[in-house]
Amino acid sequence: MPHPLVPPVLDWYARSARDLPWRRPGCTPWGVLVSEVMLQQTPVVRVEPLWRAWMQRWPTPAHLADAATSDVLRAWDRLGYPRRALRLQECARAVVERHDGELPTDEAALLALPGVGTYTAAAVVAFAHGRRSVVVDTNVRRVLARTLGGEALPPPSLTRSEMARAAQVVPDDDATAARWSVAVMELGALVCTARSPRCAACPVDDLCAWRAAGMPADEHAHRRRRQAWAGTDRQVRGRVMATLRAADHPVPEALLVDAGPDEAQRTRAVTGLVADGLVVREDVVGTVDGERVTTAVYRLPG
DNA sequence: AAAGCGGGGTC
DNA sequence: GACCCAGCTTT
Repeated sequence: MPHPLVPPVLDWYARSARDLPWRRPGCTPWGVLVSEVMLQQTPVVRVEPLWRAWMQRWPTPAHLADAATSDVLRAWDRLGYPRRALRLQECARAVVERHDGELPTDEAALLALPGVGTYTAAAVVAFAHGRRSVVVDTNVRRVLARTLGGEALPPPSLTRSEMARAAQVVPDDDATAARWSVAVMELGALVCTARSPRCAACPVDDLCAWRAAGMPADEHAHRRRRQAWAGTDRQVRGRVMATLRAADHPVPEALLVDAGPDEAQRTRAVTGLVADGLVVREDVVGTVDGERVTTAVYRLPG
């Protein structure tokens, strides 16, 4: 017997699923992995066009492994969290070296790849290989917190009990399990949304514990605090990266002033980027008024 | 368990 | 202006 949520959600998905390129039959397992990495904290609408161009340019792990890292970072453009692009190229190289260029099907082997965590490994098992796994992303957490937990939103960080609850709902056979995983995620993305859920369009509104309880407010609200954006180190890092992506020559330190007015903050940002491998610093020896001086220039790696 | 890490759209 | 988005890695 499947869990009561499963049949109506599968039926809803058959009617309502978006036509996304990484869900098409011809998409390779590597294409699925690339989509999953790009979708880590980045919405579908921003990923889709970039994914198409990316897969056109680097269709296989071998292609990406051989690319210049500077090209990879430029192609990543403003998708955000550029370290993901670095990890993705490292992942491609690991697939070439460890797995003869073919993405493994084993979840533990996937988890061992750079940039692949619990969610992404499970997602590739289900969406690329059609096998049973426990896929728990922010959408699944929210749907299960509401329908089964009776709460507005899940706790701030993923708990063991959430994983256990999710595992209980996943159907036993591979094909149905894979279908369930994509379907419940889609339900969270399109209907059971964080801000204003469309319960009128929900296939399991009659089974929803949160709805039955009168849709009480979020109990964890006081513990959710996000880092602000304006004026942060992250913003300055982003601007430095934007400057270097746009430059076709190494950029002198003085030109990075555009990234922000606070010198200490700029230094922090650039130092961090160099430590992360996203930026390379070079010392250039020149002559000013007959004196030898050393100045720093910055560029993208590779 | 918590903090750091982009960037853009939406309410 | 706050919140949210198919999370991962490091401490």
